[in-house]
Amino acid sequence: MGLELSTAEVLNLWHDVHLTLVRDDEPDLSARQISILLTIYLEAPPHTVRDLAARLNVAKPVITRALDSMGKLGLVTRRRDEKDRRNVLIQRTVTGALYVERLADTIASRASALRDET
Amino acid sequence: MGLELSTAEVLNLWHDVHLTLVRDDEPDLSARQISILLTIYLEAPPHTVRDLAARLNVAKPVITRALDSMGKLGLVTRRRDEKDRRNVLIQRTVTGALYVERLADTIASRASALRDET
DNA sequence: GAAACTCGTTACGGAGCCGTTTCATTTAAG
DNA sequence: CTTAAATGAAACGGCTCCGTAACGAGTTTC
Repeated sequence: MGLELSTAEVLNLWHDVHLTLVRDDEPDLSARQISILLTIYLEAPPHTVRDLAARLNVAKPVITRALDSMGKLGLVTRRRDEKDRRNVLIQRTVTGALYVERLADTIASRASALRDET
Repeated sequence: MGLELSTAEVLNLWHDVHLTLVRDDEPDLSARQISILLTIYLEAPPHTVRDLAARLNVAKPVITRALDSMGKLGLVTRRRDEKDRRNVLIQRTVTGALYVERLADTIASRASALRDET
């Protein structure tokens, strides 16, 4: 179905979306942060620091710090796991959901705009 | 055409590609660097620092430093414009072309893999 | 209950990017 | 010619992120 993209199409898409993200005044998330954020919002809970670190193939402090900075932006929240109080459960927020939705809109919009070019 | 992507599709695509980029050991380029690199490789020359800065809506030193770091990675080169020696022309390299091609492959591969999920 | 283990965080030194200002070089205008 | 403008680079201070090595709190094992 509709996901057969040519080389030129995917590169233009990647270019246009990044251009849009750079131009606006939102804080640019790093590739790591994007990966973490979308993992949290796209995959089924629960999400723990350990799981995310293993999934992204990075050290645990990377996750901790990414949660710190994204938490400061209101994109995610942390909560202790009452079942096993060593664990921290990462949770979604309204702000984060809006951010993800806006990102999806940007990508989809740039994708459909590609039709008018080329 | 063929670029009508649903919200879920674009988010999964974005997620999967970033996950792939984070997992490998390549140095992650920032959003600004990606924008600059793809502008150079997708749009017709000549490219100058001034033009790129205006196009991305950032200050000129941002471009200079991005060219420094990407030049260190062998992704781009600089050359003086002999017609107007104030200008610097940014040029493509073989390494850079391979990098862009590999990025396109990653994106296209993740896009087609989406068909087997959902 | 003591020791070993697990989980997430903090601490530390190092590296990279950012925004602004300043500068050297080159070209254009008077 | 002299002056003004334009271009890209360098300098400076600040902020963020990184990787490794500790650390405290909680849990399991014996």
